[in-house]
Amino acid sequence: MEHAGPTPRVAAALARLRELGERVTPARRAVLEVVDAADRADEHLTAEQIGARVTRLEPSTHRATLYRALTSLGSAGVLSHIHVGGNATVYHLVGRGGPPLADGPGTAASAPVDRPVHGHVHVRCLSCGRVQDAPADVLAAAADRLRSALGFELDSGQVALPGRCARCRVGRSGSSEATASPGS
Amino acid sequence: MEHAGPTPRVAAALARLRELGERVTPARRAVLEVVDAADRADEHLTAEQIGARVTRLEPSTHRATLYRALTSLGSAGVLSHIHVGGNATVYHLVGRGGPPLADGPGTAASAPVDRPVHGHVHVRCLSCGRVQDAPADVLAAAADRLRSALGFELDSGQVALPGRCARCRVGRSGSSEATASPGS
DNA sequence: CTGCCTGCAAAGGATTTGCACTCAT
DNA sequence: ATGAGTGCAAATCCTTTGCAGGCAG
Repeated sequence: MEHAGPTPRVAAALARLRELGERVTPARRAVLEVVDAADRADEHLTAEQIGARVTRLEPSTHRATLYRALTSLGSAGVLSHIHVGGNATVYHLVGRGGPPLADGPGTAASAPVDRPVHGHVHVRCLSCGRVQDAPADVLAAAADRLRSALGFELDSGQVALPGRCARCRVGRSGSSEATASPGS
Repeated sequence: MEHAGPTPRVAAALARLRELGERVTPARRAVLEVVDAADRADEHLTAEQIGARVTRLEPSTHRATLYRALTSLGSAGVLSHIHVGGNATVYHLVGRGGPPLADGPGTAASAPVDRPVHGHVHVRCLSCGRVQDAPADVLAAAADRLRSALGFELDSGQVALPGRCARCRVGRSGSSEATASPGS
């Protein structure tokens, strides 16, 4: 029951492809739909996971095609990827405004966001492997500290911070197909 | 002129291996010495880099042996590794008390270390690929924020935050052998 | 039509494993 | 001596690349 029209985000991505002269093929469309669906579930998938789902939508899609699609969609600017610890890369559509976040309760005084860090941050659950978005400013204080202490200019946005997600902290190990790489 | 005795850290690591019934072989000793030397230079090396230097110390050492050594030294608890963005893993000896850090100049008020985060953090330069240690508390504020906003329990320690190191920000692209993976 | 994108297959780099042998203990 | 650790080579895993043909535009 999901063969209705493409979601607005997928439609936008397809439109953009067109503008750039890139072609809209079933493989690319499938990749976008799979990634969009995952995004909607607050998850980000690895090439392998995307491949599995794409194959389900478009059985004829070959591995190589998947990688090439991920690459072209990436340079087309409709898809973005981040490297998560443990040798895996996850993808997500670009253009997510800001993650759903209200300022935390009384978490001490958060550093004054003098110069907001660009891009958004990602966090990855060590239990289920799920990767979610986090507010871009969570690293503002860290950025200041690193700059003053080490002279290091933080450029977050390509890695995911490890930890335990709310879902997994509750009880069940959640996840139904995550590639979770718990151990080392 | 560097064939004096092993540094205390290497000696300690070797001693620990013994305690655990693990054997001390030239390959393992070489790996420890190479990693220790790098640590002393505030750098962390990849398996490939370690391999290159180990081969220089112990020419007979085979690739497979290197990986097995890294693995056993890891489970022996004398070596630790972290995944840096871009599919690379760097190693360092365990047991470093706290990174050499003085409070920076006048870069606004550094976050008061209310509840120190365990383990230490790593930062990786996108220009030269160098990985350095950073004070463990740089992520304290981020941890609080993630907990209150997403219910996510941060567990830093396995990934390196990307950015530009002081050395590279100065001028020259520094580095003489780093595996730096600049681009995406 | 024209050429971008796809499928297939084989290449490539990084890490791992089976096996017999050597050396640390 | 005795088996953990090693060297070598082949096997795996994941991703990329060369080609010829098919479909989008």
